[in-house]
Amino acid sequence: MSRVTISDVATAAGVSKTAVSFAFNNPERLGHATLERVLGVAEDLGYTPHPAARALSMRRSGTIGVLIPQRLSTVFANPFVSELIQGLGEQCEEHDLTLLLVPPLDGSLEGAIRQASVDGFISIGLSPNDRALEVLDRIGIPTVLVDSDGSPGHPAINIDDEGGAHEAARHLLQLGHRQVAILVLPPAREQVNSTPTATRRLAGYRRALDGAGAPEPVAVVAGISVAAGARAFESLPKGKRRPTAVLAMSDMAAIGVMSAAQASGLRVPEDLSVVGFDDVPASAWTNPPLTTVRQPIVEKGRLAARLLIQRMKGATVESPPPLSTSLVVRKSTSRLINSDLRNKGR
Amino acid sequence: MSRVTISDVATAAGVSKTAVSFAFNNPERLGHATLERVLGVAEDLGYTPHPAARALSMRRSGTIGVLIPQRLSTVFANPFVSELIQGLGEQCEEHDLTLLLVPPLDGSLEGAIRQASVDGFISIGLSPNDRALEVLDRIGIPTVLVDSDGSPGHPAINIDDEGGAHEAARHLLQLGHRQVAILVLPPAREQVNSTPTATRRLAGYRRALDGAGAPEPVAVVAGISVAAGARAFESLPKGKRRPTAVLAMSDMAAIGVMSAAQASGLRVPEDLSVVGFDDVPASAWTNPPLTTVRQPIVEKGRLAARLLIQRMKGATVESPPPLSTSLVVRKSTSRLINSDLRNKGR
DNA sequence: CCGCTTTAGTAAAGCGGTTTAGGGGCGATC
DNA sequence: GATCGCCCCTAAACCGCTTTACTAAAGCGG
Repeated sequence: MSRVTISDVATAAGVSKTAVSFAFNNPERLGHATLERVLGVAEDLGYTPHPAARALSMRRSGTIGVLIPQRLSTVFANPFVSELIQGLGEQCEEHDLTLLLVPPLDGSLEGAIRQASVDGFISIGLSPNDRALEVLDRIGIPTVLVDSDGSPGHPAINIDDEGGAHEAARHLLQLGHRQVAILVLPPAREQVNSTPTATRRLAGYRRALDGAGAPEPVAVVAGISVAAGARAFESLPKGKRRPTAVLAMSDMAAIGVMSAAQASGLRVPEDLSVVGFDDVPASAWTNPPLTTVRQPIVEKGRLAARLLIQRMKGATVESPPPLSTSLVVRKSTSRLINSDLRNKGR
Repeated sequence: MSRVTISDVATAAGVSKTAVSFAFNNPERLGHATLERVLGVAEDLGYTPHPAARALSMRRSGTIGVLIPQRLSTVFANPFVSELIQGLGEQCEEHDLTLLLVPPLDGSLEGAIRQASVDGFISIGLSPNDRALEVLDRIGIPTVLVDSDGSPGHPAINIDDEGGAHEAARHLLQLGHRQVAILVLPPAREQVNSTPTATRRLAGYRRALDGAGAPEPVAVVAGISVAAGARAFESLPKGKRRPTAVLAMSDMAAIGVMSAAQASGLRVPEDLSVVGFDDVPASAWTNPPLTTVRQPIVEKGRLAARLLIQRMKGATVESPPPLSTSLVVRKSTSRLINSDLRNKGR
């Protein structure tokens, strides 16, 4: 009762394996009568070509891999990936491709890469000196990087992280904030120090804050989860050096900060302004709705997939210019109410 | 400059292909000296076994497929899947498996199933008479159903939809609501009328509402997206028959209803109570925080994967009892303030 | 009726691995 | 000194499909 193979169909229909193969992949090479017969027999027997055999023979598997830098449970806690997959998926469906999620197996992303039977890879947030990249071009699978630094061999899709971050920080400055805390993105993988994305955003924040009469901002590393954001809030300085605003690099972390702040009795934005990064859909429904830097995530996925598919067809493609970001001002930021001044006024 | 194959390594190391294969899969069958040498040469040449060839030969691909009933862009708009994947992923990583997302290709889920080189399938929300199921057991790939009706051949993971729904409806009744609208889940796939899940939840709502002195509830089909929820709100009866509460079958739809209601000047929960279903993380941060029926989504994924892996090992497994749900009362529901009574009081 | 092009179908060689059955060498056993 | 067993290693079959020749028959103009 094992699987029906092409030979079974061939003998049942009284033709060669070749004929059966042609019936499916090259129907015009068969006479009308035999074509019908073969297809009929195949249907009756419930024949389905074995995907692995097909992939081996055709040198193409019809799937593209998504390199997930961390455990699925941590990465999928951030709606960012969901959005990205929506973009990737749209293109995949259009080109009859399926999507393979490739997280580190047994702690090793390299190992997982080798195992994966794919025609191309999309990597998320890989740092440019990650060893996984070596493996990738050693086995010569076309790859498109998302949120990394591009290299000659690998086109990269990026957004204007620096600009977006700069705009966010300036927004806070304009509202009068000077005591600002930065929630830094954690490294995508254990080995590296920090993602290119985090580096660029930090640079953007700094460029705005430096020389704006603001004291050196406190920087706290926070994961991209709500819980991590909440923990980060707890570790913020209290008392005199308490920040009046926080820049979060991820909406999830920002939401965590808001929750924790509110739980501790602070009001957002009156006592603490919070700005996120990404503009995931949930940011619009939070309480208060989150001020954040919008990036076109779905579009990013779409673009990445499109480029990868081109590469898979043999084209050489360049990294496109960074996608632009925009500040979405909602209700989680407000003008600083200087409590010191108010106190003096009494 | 094509790929390095096992033969390349074999000749370079002066051994047979078998020896190279053993070096990787059966190292104890080789002498220490040759083992080292082969491994060394392989490393130098950058050899990586071809996954498809391996899969063909070993009859196992090391990946499990997730059958997505609709386009990725619509399915991944609901955090439910993200949560589910977290659960699936945890088990996959533990067993060195990768996860293949299989949406309908060219409109056909059956076709996509055939293409997929996987060792097992997890299906989401398939109705028991879906043609995809036939294909599945014709090619004899072990499958575990999530949110479907189980059948002898296919174990199914479910929650107590009926009970959860009943509890939600009773909650509204206890708060005094009688004019209740139900947002019905749309069918998972075009062909079928409605998912088993939707049917069971509806039954739960009905059992509570029937004979509770409530008029026949209005039922509106709403997608699982926020936008669909908003649209559903618009199509609710106005005026005298305006519902004072809505039961949503999905948190996303519930959030859509809240937004739309608030946008139209209604207050939640004072003017309209809303209850969701699922308790996705975002429900806790909405404004107001959403009252909803909690189901253990991550656990569901974990369990499904665990069962599937057992099946893949040859064990026959039964459908486990439905996972239990619980009502999480937050701030989107409140006691009915009967405006008619209030008017009379004047 | 003959040579030439199409047409319809096939045999066999891959694709790149794994695995079974077995062979050569060599020290230990009797 | 023949025999046995053990340790290493290999030849060859196989996994299930695609594809490149190639052949036999049919069609066709002259």
